[in-house]
Amino acid sequence: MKRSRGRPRKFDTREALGQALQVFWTKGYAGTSLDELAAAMSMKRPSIYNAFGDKEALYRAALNAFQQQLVSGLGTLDSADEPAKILDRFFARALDVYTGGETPLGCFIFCTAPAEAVAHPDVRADILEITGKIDGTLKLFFENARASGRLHGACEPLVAAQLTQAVLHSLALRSRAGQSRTTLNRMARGAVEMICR
Amino acid sequence: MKRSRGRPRKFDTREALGQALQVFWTKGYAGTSLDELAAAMSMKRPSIYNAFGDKEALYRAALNAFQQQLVSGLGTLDSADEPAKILDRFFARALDVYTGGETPLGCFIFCTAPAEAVAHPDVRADILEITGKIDGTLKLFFENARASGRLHGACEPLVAAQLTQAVLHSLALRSRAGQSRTTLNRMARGAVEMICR
DNA sequence: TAATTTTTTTACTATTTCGCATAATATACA
DNA sequence: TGTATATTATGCGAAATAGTAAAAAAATTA
Repeated sequence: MKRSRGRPRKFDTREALGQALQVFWTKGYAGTSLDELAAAMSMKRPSIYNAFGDKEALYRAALNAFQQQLVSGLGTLDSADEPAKILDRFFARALDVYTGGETPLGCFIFCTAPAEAVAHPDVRADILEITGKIDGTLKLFFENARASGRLHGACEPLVAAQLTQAVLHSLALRSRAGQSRTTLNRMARGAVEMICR
Repeated sequence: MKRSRGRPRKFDTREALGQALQVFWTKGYAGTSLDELAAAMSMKRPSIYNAFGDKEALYRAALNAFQQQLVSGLGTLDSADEPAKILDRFFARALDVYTGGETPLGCFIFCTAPAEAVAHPDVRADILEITGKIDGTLKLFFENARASGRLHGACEPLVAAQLTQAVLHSLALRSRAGQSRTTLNRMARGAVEMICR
């Protein structure tokens, strides 16, 4: 990649986006001002506009970054392991993200985006797309698990997928509400038990 | 109730609170200004401060009102019916609330409060208390169902309760994201099937 | 070196927002 | 009738906020 023509940027796009994400994650979209973002990103406001567009575009870019990072972080679902083991890992990794910081922030997407979904149709569409994608991925996982005989035939893949994501949603909210990691671990464990039983 | 001394209020407290709730429900806490609230409540801002306190107190009052209204609206869980039937009703009523308006708003609590939970510890505590109360109510329901032989013994009450609330959380988010009522109905149906099987 | 391009930086405008001070109004009570 | 009380209504001022215009800076290219 050749260096472009004009004055070079003094910020790294990915890093700046990550810093913006952190602020949005803590304070929500509407609760965050551009000045706070500028401070966290070490950028002046005009540079933010130039690089990312307006506040909503920046927020949606953060949503997208988080989703990608989460998808890759949740680990592969298509190993030959027991389904219950795979789901245990899945939830454990999610909880790592949700309760990782000094104060647990829950899920950036499911805890901050819904509040904006009505006022910002594009954000609503983003949520819809992400939940659809997760449903699809999980459904495929359950179909494969059933086809390979690791899961009994009565377990309807779509329902199991939706139920699994429901647990994810609940962990997202509960961790932000401050429930302890051990409580959440137990809940995840029990849910996997019920889904795969 | 004796009429108090000074100039009478020209607003009904419950009604005004309901109108504030509607705005918060649509735009979220941080996305709502006191001027918008004042317009919706047909009150001047000083009257709001006088009657409800500051913005956060008003929001928390709305949270409480919604929770009470929801609890009473979700219907009694202690009939002698089949557990599956009772849960079907439970989710159907929740979806009535979540998708009821002209545009589906999802759950006021679970879709707007989490975004504020970090910046406003009292709101976080409110969420924690509400989810705890719902867990407790549902756990009692499953214990009773099991004790009366309407549910098989392998169904752990606490896990079933948490899983049921997880479905509630998911319906809350999904309805606000715009998933169709029939999709949500099917999901609820499948979930009840899996929990009570 | 000069021209071009892109970004940074500074500064500005218009609007929104909050909180408060003050005046006006409507009731109960003595 | 007059006083006390609680609310409504008006308006001000300071701060925050979003977005933009214009100048300055740092690089490439001719």
